[in-house]
Amino acid sequence: MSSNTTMRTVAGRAGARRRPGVREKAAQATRESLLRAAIKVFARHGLHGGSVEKIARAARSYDRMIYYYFGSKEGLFVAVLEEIYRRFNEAEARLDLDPGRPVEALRAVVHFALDYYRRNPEFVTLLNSENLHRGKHIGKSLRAREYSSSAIGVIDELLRSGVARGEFRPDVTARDLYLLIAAAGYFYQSNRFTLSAFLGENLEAPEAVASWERFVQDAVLRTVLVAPPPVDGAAAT
Amino acid sequence: MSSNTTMRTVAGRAGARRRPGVREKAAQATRESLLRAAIKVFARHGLHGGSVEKIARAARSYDRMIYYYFGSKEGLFVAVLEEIYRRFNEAEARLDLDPGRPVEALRAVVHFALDYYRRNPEFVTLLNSENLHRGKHIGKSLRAREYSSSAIGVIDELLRSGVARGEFRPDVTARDLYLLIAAAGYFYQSNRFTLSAFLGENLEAPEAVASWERFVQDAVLRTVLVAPPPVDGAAAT
Amino acid sequence: MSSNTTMRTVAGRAGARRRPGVREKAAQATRESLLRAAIKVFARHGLHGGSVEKIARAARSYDRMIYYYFGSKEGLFVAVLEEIYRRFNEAEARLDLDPGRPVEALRAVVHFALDYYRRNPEFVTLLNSENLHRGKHIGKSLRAREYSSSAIGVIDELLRSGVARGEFRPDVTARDLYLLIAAAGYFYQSNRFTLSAFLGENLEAPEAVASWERFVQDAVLRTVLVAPPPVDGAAAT
Amino acid sequence: MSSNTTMRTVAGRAGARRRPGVREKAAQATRESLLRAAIKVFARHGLHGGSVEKIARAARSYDRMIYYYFGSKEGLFVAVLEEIYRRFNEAEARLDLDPGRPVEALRAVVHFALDYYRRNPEFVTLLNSENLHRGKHIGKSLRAREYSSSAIGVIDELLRSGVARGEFRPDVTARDLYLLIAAAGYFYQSNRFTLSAFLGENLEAPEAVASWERFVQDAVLRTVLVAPPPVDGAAAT
DNA sequence: CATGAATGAGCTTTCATTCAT
DNA sequence: CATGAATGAAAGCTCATTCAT
Repeated sequence: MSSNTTMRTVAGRAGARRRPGVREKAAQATRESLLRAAIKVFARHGLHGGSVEKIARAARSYDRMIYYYFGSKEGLFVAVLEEIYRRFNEAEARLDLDPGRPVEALRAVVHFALDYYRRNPEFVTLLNSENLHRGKHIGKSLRAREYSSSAIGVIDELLRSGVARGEFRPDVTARDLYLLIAAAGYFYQSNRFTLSAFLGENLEAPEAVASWERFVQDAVLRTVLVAPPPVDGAAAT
Repeated sequence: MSSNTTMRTVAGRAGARRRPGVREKAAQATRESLLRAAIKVFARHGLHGGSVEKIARAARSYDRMIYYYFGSKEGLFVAVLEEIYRRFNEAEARLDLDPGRPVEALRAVVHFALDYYRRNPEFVTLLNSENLHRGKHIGKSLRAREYSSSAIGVIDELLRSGVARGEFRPDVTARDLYLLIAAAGYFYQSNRFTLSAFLGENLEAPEAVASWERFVQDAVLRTVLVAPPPVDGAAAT
Repeated sequence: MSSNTTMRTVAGRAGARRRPGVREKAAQATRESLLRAAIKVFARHGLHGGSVEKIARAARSYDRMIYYYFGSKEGLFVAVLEEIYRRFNEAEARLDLDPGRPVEALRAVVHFALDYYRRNPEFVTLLNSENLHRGKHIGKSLRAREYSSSAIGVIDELLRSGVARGEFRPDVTARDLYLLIAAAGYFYQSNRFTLSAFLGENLEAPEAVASWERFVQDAVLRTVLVAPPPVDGAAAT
Repeated sequence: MSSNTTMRTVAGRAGARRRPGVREKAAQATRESLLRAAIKVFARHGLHGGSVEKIARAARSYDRMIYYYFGSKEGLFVAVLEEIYRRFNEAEARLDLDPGRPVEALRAVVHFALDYYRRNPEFVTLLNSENLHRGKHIGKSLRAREYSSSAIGVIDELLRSGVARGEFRPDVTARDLYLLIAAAGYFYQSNRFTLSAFLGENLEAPEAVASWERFVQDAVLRTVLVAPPPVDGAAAT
């Protein structure tokens, strides 16, 4: 991103109170369709593999517009990361948990995580791309760091509630539990192709997905419960 | 990989009784240094980002030699995957566990996995590249699929031993436990850059690494133990 | 020609009422000079031997522009074929024959054919290249096939006229006669180098050219005339 | 062809009286299979398009052998030209004509020419390649020029015979007639792909081939006969 | 705002050829 | 005699980016 490149946000002056005109709406649309196309293309082909031309064509626009709105290919990638983090945060924020029933709430968190990764595979591949680049784009984005997951806070609340009720162990941190859940969901999704070859079974089959979710829920609960359920029938409940 | 490209293996006539001559040794060396360089370059820049010229230069050889020995860039990538799987398998095979002490053995398995991913970051990024490409290169490699992890077998043995002793639950499969361990280690390593930005802490710090390993070991054990240790001091044992 | 390559025709929106601006004229010029250069280079070196860089340099442009305007080297070659067919058709269309004097008209057709091949050697070598490739580019071009020679129609008209006058035999088809004339002109031009070595004489010498034309005219006429001229002096008339 | 390259003929010392040993026979075989492969590959892909590797592979030999036996790619191409001229000459020499029946003999010559080109398409494409290169390889070959067609001499004999019998016109030269016949056969074969697209009919169909041969025979005869047959039924006889 | 044209560096791959046993 | 290894130039093509309306 050369520093002498002009980069527009759609609204011109940010925070202006004027209502958007027709042209601005069209511009908004162009910008958004480029962003949406970029998410798809970068997700499928990576940062290097996704060319600006591919993206522009997928958005039915022109290469030039990418430079107009995002300054550079890298700028576009940063915007893509911000957008997927924003979406993830938004989805997390919609999670409505009952701290009064911490066990059920934890199961719901696990379900949410696994489900989100599975339904949003681009989230996973885009983060992989960013990690391949050692987080250098995220580092540049002020906005992205704002999106620090609310989930850890939520889990923390659940853990405290469970501890208060004498059901959960006090020696488990929300951070660790969050990482374990994220790992279980992310890895399963991200590595499904090599794992499928490796294990000789299709991890995308619905039963495989459901079975994995149950296992992760149980593992998470056993990790935090003071008194895990006895063996008989316990695993599936 | 076009089918009309000649691709050499180094040895010429296989199984010939002649001792390798000077040139054959040099050829071995060329091939191996290309492969080693490819592992590094592909791991750092991905399949698209890693150019054949970069690889050739890193190996102090020539682009042409990549085509001579591996047929194409893709052929080289397949060879790279085969090699890292081979290495992983070899390392796994060196794991010497005592099935008579299943708890300690499981801790060792967790330690091995986390440690291997941490010390071999190229393994992780290369698999990510392959998954970005939906496993299409692994699919082409007969050899790679032979390397189905022996670890699952090992874990299965440990689980049976633990169950026989009445210590482990019978309702946990080796496959699920293997995936959980792999996920915990892989995700932590693979996503350390975005996670560090996200969590605001450096996951590569030795204490962080050690703490994560302990947590994973405990989570794994609590998942399988019939009677998990009581809360006091349990986490650290 | 990969289908996901964007290929521009120069005019942008076709049929727009705007007058072409400066840049559009320059673009026209770029495209045309590339095409002209390609005709020369492909004609001299063949499809394989004529490199895109040679062409770009000859046109004082850049390789990239060939892909911009023609999509690929093959696309450029198709455009070249279309262009030379177009030119040939145009020249044929300028032939102004008097069906009332079929003998003279046939002589004129022979003259035209032999003359055209001789003055446009690139037409001949380019068609040879295309035939080496088994007509696969012509097959792709809708436009090229439209240029089905008007000459056959013209010859047909002459033949009918001659037959009506009782001068020409009715058992000669325009197609066969056309092929004979084309063959005589094409072969003489196309194979002049090997023939010269073979015959030990220079076929490009003006007298050789003139003598050949006279012979072909006579042969053609004797093929169609009911009553060929008697021997004395016949050859030269 | 660099002048400091050693180039072997198979027999070692030329004209040696020794009988060929086992090794020499093997060498002979290698050389011949390279030559045969080169004829095929050059014929199909042209001089530029036919790579030494393709040829070596087609001959189940190695690139290096081409340099060993022929000095260079160009040297191989010269050898190819010599070989196809030799074959053509040999075939011509087998033509056994009866000068006492000049009309039938001329028909036989036409049949031979058209048939040879049709059955030996590589002869045609190779000569086209050589003409694309302006005859520069033929010029280098002493041997090739020895093969000056015997056909012209044969035709000359037939013409004289016909003239002596009062059947043929005395004002037609063997050279011109030879060129006309060659042109008719060569052009039909060489340009069959573009002509097929152009005429919208398949020139390789047996009836098309037969019909063309009859037409050429008739045209040739009418060109030389003092009194061509009358129209009725004449064309097909 | 949008768009066609231009640019030069870099990509993967193939080429003819030579070296060393 | 035959063959595996090496080499550097050049091929076709794609890239991110900038220019000029």
